[in-house]
Amino acid sequence: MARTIGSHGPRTMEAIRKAGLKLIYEHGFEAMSLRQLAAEVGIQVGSLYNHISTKQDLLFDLIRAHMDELFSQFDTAMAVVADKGPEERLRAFVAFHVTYHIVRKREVFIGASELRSLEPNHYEEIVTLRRLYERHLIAILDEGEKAGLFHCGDARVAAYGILAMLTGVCTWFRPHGRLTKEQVIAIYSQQVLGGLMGPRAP
Amino acid sequence: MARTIGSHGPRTMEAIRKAGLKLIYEHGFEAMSLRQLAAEVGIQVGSLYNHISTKQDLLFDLIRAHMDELFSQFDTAMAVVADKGPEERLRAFVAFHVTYHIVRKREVFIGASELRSLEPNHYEEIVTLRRLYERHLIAILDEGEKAGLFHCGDARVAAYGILAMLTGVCTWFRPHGRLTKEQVIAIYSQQVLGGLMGPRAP
Amino acid sequence: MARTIGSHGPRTMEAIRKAGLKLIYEHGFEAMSLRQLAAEVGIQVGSLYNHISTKQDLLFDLIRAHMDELFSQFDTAMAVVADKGPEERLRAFVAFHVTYHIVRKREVFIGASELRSLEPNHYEEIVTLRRLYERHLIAILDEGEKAGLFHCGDARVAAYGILAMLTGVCTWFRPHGRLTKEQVIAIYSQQVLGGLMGPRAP
Amino acid sequence: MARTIGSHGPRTMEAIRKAGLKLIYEHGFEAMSLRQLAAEVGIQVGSLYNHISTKQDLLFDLIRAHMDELFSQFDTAMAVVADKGPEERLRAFVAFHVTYHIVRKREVFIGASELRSLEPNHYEEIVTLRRLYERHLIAILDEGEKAGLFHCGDARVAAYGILAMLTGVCTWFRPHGRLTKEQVIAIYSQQVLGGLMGPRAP
DNA sequence: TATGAATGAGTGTTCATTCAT
DNA sequence: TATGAATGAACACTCATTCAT
Repeated sequence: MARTIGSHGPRTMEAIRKAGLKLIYEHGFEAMSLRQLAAEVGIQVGSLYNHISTKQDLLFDLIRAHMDELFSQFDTAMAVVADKGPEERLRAFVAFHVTYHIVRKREVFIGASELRSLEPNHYEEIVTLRRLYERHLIAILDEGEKAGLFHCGDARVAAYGILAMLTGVCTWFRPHGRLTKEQVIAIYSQQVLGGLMGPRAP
Repeated sequence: MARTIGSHGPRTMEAIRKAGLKLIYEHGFEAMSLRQLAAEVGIQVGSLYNHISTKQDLLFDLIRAHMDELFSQFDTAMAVVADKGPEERLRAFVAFHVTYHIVRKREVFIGASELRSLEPNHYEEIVTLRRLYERHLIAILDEGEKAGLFHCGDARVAAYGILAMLTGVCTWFRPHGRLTKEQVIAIYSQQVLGGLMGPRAP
Repeated sequence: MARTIGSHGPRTMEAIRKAGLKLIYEHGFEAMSLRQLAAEVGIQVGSLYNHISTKQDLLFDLIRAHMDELFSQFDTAMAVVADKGPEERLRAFVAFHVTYHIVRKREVFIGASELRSLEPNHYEEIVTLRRLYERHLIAILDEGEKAGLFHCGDARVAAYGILAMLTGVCTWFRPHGRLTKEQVIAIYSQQVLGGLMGPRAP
Repeated sequence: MARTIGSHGPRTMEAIRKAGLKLIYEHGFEAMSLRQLAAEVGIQVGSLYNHISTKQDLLFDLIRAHMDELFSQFDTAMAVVADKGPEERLRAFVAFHVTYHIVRKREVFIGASELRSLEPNHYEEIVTLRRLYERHLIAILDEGEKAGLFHCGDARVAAYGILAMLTGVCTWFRPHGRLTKEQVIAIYSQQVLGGLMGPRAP
């Protein structure tokens, strides 16, 4: 009949996004049902459709918003080192990427693992944005290479490796765990920088 | 409809496993239906149950077989360098891991991305095996660290990073692409070894 | 979204009736949704209920209004020939019925095809009115028969046949098509009158 | 679980068609739910899909089968008078059409009233067949006109009128009612033939 | 009077699974 | 061992309707 008091408007949409994030992270997009989602939000299934157009669109909306946030925070973080050299900018990149992937671990995980559930148009849009992000790292590596500072072998492959290494933290890092975020950043900075700047293998 | 000639007995089971691998890799376990699978094999849905007990068991079977194969090939590859030092054994590990992840990219991808679709018992069993595999790398790192050869910061975190970096190849490597497998191994060996053996950051 | 200018008050009700007529004619009553209707009118679904009580009542309202209009125009048209003989009155009936079914083709079509979607009470009321209308034709036939002018075989069955023939125009007549309304009336007048007044079959 | 004993194979499909015919006739295609249909047949909803591909296809299948049957019986009935003149062939047409529309009243009613629920492709196919049927009558009228026997005004419009008149019987004829089928045929034959052959109106 | 968010029952359709043949 | 027909629960989504604002 009438609406449940206190559950209205933009607050409902926010609750749907939050619950969607949680359930997709826990069960995967395909395995999450809109019944689960509605129950988590505390409304009826049909009511979801006052806020989303399809299940697919909810997924795209969440991933797209995550990409926007990623770029927004990335720009802020990199602005500080914009006029520094490649080494310092790479350090900043590592610190930013690890931090973001620890703080937004669910968004990040979904943004990678549920890509295949996006329909072609949405898929293309997100993949394009991901490539754009990768290119920022590749650009730093290229610059370092040109300056004789880094030895990448191949900037793109090196970038893929670095991104995979750093992104991995979202699968195992636990806040209040054995290591602090700063320690992880230090370890991976050393590993990445050392790998690029160290002596060449024989 | 008559049965496809030659698709009976153990050959049918093999066809099911092959088709399952393909479809799960392409659509994900949740998104793959047994109707699709039966169609791919060329039999009726009901007939699948002469060969598998449940959809879940098929998934476990595929992942479990992949783990067995991983360990089997791993043992063979590492036996050659069993009496060598940490550096050489790490090189061997990198070469093996990259190679395996290029050759068995579908098994490897499923073995990681569909873990969450496993029932608790099956999940535990596979995760245990994965930890066992990780521990081989950690042991090499530890040994190198003790020998004053590597500077890991933290062997486990370093291992996670290395594994993520190397495992990543299964998502982007294309045979006959821009780089050969050997080039990729060279690049990542340099990156991994350099990251561990290079000069400490200030 | 702001309301469409000029679509408030009684004008809104009129817009709803007009849009309802159009959509029911095009898709059928069951297939038309109130969401479609609201969109066509340019308001939100909930707002419909300031003007109609239920979807069912809207249908009844439209059909009932159509019957009222039919009778009103019928009375006017037949008043002119009230004191003429059966032949002239039958000619007037044919002309009126065809004209009305061309001009009000949507109302007429709905009034016949959506009867079954009416609730029992509403259904009875409309069917009663339809019988009343039929009886006017039957009365003319009866009178002609008694006067030795018509040979119907059975007045009621003849009336059903004539009504079906004439009503049919609403499904195929196109204004500005190959034939004018007057030509159609001439053809069917000839066919109806000839069929009743012609020589008996052997 | 297991199948209900005695309800299998082609018998189920036949039961679905029969129940579908009944329910669509009674409630209309849009208003009939597959749950109703399954209940009428005595199986579960999902089981319907072992026999039909979609609800839409069931409708098309029923209408298409009806058209086939119509043409099949039409050919048989008209073969007898193939070498007769237009008058006798028109009499045969009236007798056949009325008979068929009394005996197959449900199929005929659905075949006309649910056309609009067909998707475009299916709709075109059926409408083409209906036009083909109409053309047989038009051909008879044309021939009679050329022979100076009939005075149609316009053969196509006359045909539409005749078809509407005759088709109407499926909405009101009751077996064992006031009139026999033969009486109805006699009345409408007189009305149709008289309308075409009678003296011209002034 | 219009809106937007809610309800709960309903839609057609798909699913993994079972089992007599 | 393969088939085809069955089950019953589940799916995403739509519906007419209500009502506080």
